[in-house]
Amino acid sequence: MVEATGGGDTCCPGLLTAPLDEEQAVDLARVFKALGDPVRLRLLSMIASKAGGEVCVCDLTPAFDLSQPTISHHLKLLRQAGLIDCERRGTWVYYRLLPETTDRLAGLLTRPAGTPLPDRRVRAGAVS
Amino acid sequence: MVEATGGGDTCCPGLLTAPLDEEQAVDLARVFKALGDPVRLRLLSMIASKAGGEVCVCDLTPAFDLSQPTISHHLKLLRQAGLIDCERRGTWVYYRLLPETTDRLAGLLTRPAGTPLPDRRVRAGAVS
DNA sequence: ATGTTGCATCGACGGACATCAATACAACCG
DNA sequence: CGGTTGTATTGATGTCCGTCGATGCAACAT
Repeated sequence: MVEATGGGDTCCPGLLTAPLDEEQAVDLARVFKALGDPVRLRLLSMIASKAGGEVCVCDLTPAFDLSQPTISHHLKLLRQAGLIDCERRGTWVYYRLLPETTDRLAGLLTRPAGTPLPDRRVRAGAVS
Repeated sequence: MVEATGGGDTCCPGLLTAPLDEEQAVDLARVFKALGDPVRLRLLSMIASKAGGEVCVCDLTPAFDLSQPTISHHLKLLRQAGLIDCERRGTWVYYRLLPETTDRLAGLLTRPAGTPLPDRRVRAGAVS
């Protein structure tokens, strides 16, 4: 499940151009929350940067000082967020990136070309 | 503290092209964690999408069913993540987006142009 | 069948986090 | 000066989350 709001799409408007309504915010927060952990970020980058597009769990687990159940738990969260998918092949399970989701995030964080850098006027009141 | 990118830079390599080392992961996770809450996402989008580039706290608070200290707390987390900045002008405090940070995130999530969509072939067991 | 290996789920525990009421601080106004 | 309004901080509380050991399930091997 998770699958962006059935029909809400939220394709382009962008996080930075119009206020999010609460439903969109809840949905998006789930994905960002999945990225809000160092272990999951490293897992994602290991999966995404792998040449063949796939990584076996048995190659991921030994890269961390964590128990196997913990890694499995993090992979589950990344999968539930729609960031990765997995496929069992014989004894082994292979994970791969779902680029549509990272593409969507990148789009949401990219401001439309025209947006001017906010006048950057005084930096005076820098709160210590 | 926190102070986005103390000295770690992590400028370009991209989350999806090479495995993150742990220090980079910890640093990045702090930012994504700040985005991993619906209230903070809505606050950020309200601030970022505001015409003048600035929003007064007094315009943000009434948009939520939350206490004023709670909103203030969320704004503090967004600021510590380097996503927004604030400036006091008279009685009021104005928040504005720090676009460098969202730009950095968008860049990290954007795959280098050449990256082929992982052959998407069959969704079944199809394997060599 | 029995054993073995790879991965997922379960139950528990400690620390982190979102929230609030109360309070403190800052700037204005009489 | 004291009073009022806007915002931040403090302290407490309930819930969520990361982690583990133990266990379960799937796919091979013998």
